[in-house]
Amino acid sequence: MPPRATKATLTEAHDLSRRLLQVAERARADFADVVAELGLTPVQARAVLWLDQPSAMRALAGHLACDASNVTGLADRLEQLGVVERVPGEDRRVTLLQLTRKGAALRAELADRVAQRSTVTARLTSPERQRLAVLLDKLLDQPG
Amino acid sequence: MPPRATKATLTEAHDLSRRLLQVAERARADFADVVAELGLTPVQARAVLWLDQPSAMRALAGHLACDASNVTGLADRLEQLGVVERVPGEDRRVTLLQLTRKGAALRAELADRVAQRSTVTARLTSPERQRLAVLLDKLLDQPG
DNA sequence: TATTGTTATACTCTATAACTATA
DNA sequence: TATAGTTATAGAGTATAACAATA
Repeated sequence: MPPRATKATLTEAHDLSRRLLQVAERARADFADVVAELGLTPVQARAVLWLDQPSAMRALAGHLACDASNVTGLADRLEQLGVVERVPGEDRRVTLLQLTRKGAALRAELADRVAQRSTVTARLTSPERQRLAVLLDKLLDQPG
Repeated sequence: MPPRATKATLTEAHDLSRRLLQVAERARADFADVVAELGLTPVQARAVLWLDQPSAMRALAGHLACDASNVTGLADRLEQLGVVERVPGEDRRVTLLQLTRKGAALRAELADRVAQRSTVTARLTSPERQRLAVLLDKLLDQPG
């Protein structure tokens, strides 16, 4: 089906938002593809990338912007994969997640691939990336 | 918790992708907020905006990038709300969704609010939007 | 009392498969 | 036989609430 003329005349702002979401969707899909090659889901990959240092499970939940209850299963799975281990914190209520040696190697490989194969790296020159960064920062500034 | 220095040193590309996803998330949230004021979910709003002209349910599914089975419930709900009606197509297998008068008014109001209150409109000047559009188009070009 | 991690549960979103009525 | 819409169902993903251990 060809695009409908009348629907192509949505406002410039609406159209720009749409393209922004499309780009984000592509970036998300690219990320998912890259991390899937290493046997991880996107959330698992985000956790591994975050675990540069040992982190309380609750802090990881904050980083992932999800409820803490979800981290239990995530940690279970990453432990099964041999990528993280649970270690007790000083506060004995707290459990820290810590990368195993295997996990640290995986994290390095992950960071490398994500950086090299992300959409923005592959399709924009360095000055273009800088221009994009300026615009994105403006969009991310606190409202008001 | 302050940001960890070691985690701030992720590569430029990774960081830029992260900001891109953040901006998209804000755009998505803004869209959800605006359409919620009119009593619609994001998917319902996308459907209403698409229904400039009557559309087969299957075509709507294509536009929404979801399975056709999901459109049944969506159409049910929009019919309950009195914004669309099912009308038979020439091909009697096909059901067209058509905005009611109320639906058309809602669509106009929706398009207006989305255009005026989207993140990119509110936070970027016109030349900035143009620059952003150029960069986004580059990111959206066919690979290869 | 308040907090961490856990568990059980429920809700939303989406996809698959089987069904009907048309073609 | 192929397609449009419907229905039932199942799988992610995520949230809430109650609980035990600890502060």
